[in-house]
Amino acid sequence: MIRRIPSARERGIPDATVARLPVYLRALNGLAERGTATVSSEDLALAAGVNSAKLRKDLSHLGSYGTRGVGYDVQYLIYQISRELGLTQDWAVAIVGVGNLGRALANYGGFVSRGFRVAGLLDADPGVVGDRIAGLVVEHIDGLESVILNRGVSIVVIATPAAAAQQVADRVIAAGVTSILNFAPVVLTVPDGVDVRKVDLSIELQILAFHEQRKVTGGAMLPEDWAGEVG
Amino acid sequence: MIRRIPSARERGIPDATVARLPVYLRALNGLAERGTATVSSEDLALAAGVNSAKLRKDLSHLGSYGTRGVGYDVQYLIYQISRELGLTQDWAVAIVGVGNLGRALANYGGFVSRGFRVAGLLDADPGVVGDRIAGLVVEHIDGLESVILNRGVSIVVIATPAAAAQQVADRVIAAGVTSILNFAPVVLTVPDGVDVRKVDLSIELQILAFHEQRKVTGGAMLPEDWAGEVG
DNA sequence: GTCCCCTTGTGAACGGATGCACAAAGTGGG
DNA sequence: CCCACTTTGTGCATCCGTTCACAAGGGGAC
Repeated sequence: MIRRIPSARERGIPDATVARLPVYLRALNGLAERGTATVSSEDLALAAGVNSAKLRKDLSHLGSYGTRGVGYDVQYLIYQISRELGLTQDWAVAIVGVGNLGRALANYGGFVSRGFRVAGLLDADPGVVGDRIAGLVVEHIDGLESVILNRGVSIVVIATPAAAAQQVADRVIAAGVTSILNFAPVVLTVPDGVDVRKVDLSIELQILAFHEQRKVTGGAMLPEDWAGEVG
Repeated sequence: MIRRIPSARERGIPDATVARLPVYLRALNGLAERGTATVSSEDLALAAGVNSAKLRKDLSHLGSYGTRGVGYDVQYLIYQISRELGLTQDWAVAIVGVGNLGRALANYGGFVSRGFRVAGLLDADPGVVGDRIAGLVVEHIDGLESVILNRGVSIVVIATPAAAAQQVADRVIAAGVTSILNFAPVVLTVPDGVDVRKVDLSIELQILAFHEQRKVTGGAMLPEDWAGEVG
């Protein structure tokens, strides 16, 4: 009886690794542009800003794509990571909420260049509907479901005000979408099987402020803090 | 000899906890707006989208601010978390790069409402310099150092194209800035003691695409993937 | 073919984060 | 005052991710 050894792919790739693959991909693209043919884990790790052992372990989850004594073939590795991330196919994305942020996202070149195609811009404000942004005409939110179904949208970006985000999420999920990128400052409640990633601009600043404050006080406590320590 | 017991604050708060504090803060503000006076860890955890035990452990790092049998006083907890994060003071922020994203950030209300004041907008493009955005006039990048020094800027947001980001980082670090929020799709190289947080819009989409792809294939391998497995 | 050098891939130790389960502690009713 | 009830704060076991260190494997010189 032949028993296949479970491959890394079947056992699943750790989330932490998946989160770093796009970083490696970017570093590899930079190397490719400069004409580099092969790269060692040490050099690639440096370019990606990580530890080389971590890089090797991450890549080992995809398969054994390196050559001992030599390194990794840049083009081949780009292809393998792209395939693993699903970037070899075309993803149709709809952006809901065309305020300042929505506009910025629609114009962001980094999407298109990685297989993400903006297939629709939607907003509830009649003053915005009809505007032409990045080659697309903004449509009314009423058409959300039909845009998703007719254009094969599988990922929705929510860039609405906080108050509208949950309602939009409910609608797109009902229409079959299971991947949401949420920029609205609110915790979305979604059923199992739906992936939500959240980008919160002010949270990042708050985390920076915490560390900055620590630096200013030299990592120790401020005298005023002592008051509350005992009681 | 009096030996003080090291407080949680001195031993340092885990990074994972710090990253969640802003989320709790947002949930608490929501509760406060609806007039809630006290909240249990269970309810707050639900609103923040985390496990209640995790929430309690996180808060225990700040001190013992709850009342057993009752819960947490919403206003008091808001104050304590704000103080811990350093939000009770005013942070001057400069935004470098006033493209689509820079404009969106300048107009983003979530900054101002949390003690972050945009103290300067800078860009290298003469066509943009002089524009009025969110009540501020865009200044030329040449004045970067003087803006930082004269206006007490301690956090810099980089929203420039990738090619310019490292140079901007070098300059602001030389001017004494030690906290950077980087939106440019590039890994910044900075000396020890400088904090960089990175927000990468396309990386988030790529992570979603990975999971979306997995769903479509039912978590198993595609037949075409088998080809590469053996060789 | 053989030897040496280089780099990958991974076993193993370590450290930090998570979640359970419960003792400690405070509230309110009688 | 005492008891029953509620909820916090935390010890502990477990899991996941990181890092070290090295064996395994491939390339090139001679």
